[in-house]
Amino acid sequence: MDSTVRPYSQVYDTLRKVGLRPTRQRLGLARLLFENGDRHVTAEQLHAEAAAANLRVSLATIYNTLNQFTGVGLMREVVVEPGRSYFDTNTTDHHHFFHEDTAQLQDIPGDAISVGKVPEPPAGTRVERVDIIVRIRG
Amino acid sequence: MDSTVRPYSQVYDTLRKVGLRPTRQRLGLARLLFENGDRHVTAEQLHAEAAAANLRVSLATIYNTLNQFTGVGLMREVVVEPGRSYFDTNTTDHHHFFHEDTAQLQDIPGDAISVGKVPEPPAGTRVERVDIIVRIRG
DNA sequence: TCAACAGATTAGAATCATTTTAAAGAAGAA
DNA sequence: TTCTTCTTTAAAATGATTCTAATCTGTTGA
Repeated sequence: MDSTVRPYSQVYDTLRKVGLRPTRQRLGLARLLFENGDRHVTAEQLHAEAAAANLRVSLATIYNTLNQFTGVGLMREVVVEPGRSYFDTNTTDHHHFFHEDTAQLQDIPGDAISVGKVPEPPAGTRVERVDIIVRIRG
Repeated sequence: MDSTVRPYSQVYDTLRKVGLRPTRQRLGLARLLFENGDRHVTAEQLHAEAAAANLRVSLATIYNTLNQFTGVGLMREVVVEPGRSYFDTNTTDHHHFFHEDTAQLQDIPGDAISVGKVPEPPAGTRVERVDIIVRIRG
């Protein structure tokens, strides 16, 4: 459990658990994503960050990896802007502030906001998820 | 006030009011959008619809027009899917169901849903708007 | 240990929605 | 009518994302 001695063991186990081969790229990206608290990243941002961390990963792999992590439930996709996708490492039930000026996402703690009345979904449908975006400006 | 005699007068006045020249294209699109109840359209959809109605408009103009209408407050943009924008003719305070299967948007009447606790925005920011998307499946 | 296979990565091309460009066309004022 | 300004348009450009086909790497079983 000593991360200075076995720095990759946690993300390694995580990847095994979800059935993704722990490759160099996935391990590196997983560390960037999951060992720095809750994060909201775009593909481009993560790509730049990987480069800065000396991790050589193609943009295609960044996209593959973000989609795979999202597919297995390690991340969530948040849609707030046309033409750009954000990925969130916090998969617990929560909502978001979106800073319109800086295009930054920020978690709203799960209990700081709630839906008053949940409306009845149309006949024959079920609610999959409720997303609340509070758009703010500086 | 007789729309069979002066079919364009309403949208004509609307365009004048917001300071947009009532051109053939804008008049035609405004009629499609505002004379058929509350609507949610993508640029492509509106383009197809215009063609079906024998209104010759380029896709660039569709985009220009939707953005202008949104800019002057005649419509609202709704972001629910990465890579596609929806425009809503209903500008009153309300939220949306999004059918994940069919990619259709549907209004939730303003009083059928509400935010319980509105969270305090981060220091130095103000709330611009709150968007709730209830994602549903068939 | 290592061969062999399935799965992963990659550069580059392709795609899709949207915006820009620059040229030609139409609306409004005088 | 004429001039000016705003619009429209086809076509090119852009930007994010996905696909393709070739190469590479983990994993497994002998």
